[in-house]
Amino acid sequence: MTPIQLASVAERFKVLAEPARLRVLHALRHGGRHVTALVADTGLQQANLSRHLQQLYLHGFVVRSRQGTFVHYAIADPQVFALCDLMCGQMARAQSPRRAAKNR
Amino acid sequence: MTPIQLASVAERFKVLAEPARLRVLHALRHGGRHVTALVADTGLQQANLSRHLQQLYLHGFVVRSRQGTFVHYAIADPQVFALCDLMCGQMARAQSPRRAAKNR
DNA sequence: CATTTATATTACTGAGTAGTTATATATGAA
DNA sequence: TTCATATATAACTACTCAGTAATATAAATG
Repeated sequence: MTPIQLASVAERFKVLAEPARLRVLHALRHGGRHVTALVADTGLQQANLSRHLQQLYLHGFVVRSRQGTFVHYAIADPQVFALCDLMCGQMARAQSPRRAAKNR
Repeated sequence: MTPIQLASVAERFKVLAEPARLRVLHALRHGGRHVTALVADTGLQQANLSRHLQQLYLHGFVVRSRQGTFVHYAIADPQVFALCDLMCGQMARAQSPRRAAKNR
């Protein structure tokens, strides 16, 4: 594992390390949507959502295409949900010592 | 997906979103180690490493046990490597538009 | 006890970034 | 062209956090 590889992996994890972006991915889970629809789905402000979409796009998590004045975003690689689901599974199993922490 | 669940997942991704912590996990991949050994393995400064270990511990990614003056850390759930490997696989597949970006 | 070694913690600094507001750009329609 | 709508971008603020240096704590040993 070279430092560059580590940095790349970390950078991609960082994209997922944000509730707003997870919300966007979740909203796209069952099909692509216009930005306008995503504003409604996610409750994010338009400018804020736009910036999150840019990040997801630049890192290859979503694809996009213009349709008239609308821009359509969709999941690039559904495997991203495998990541999320794995993380959720781990969370369920983990006995986070922050709760059970008497024995430090 | 409640906002709280989203925040929890994002928080856990954030722990992995740091090259130094990925380096620590990688160093522990094939067996637990003392902090002193980890300093050597990772090249991190002791204080810095200690803080990263705290975070990994508090989020349940590693377990620890004292052995005399030494403290032994080990991977709590090897599934964390499944996450990393999945992410690496995605990276390999992803045609990040930052490189191929002529057609924006 | 004092000393040494191992690890943790505190306080600080600088870099990065999420959210917001205002503005810009792009497309289509009149 | 002008207007309206959809999306993107810029500038700003506030907050978080990684790295560091100094110090504190813990355990073993003399």
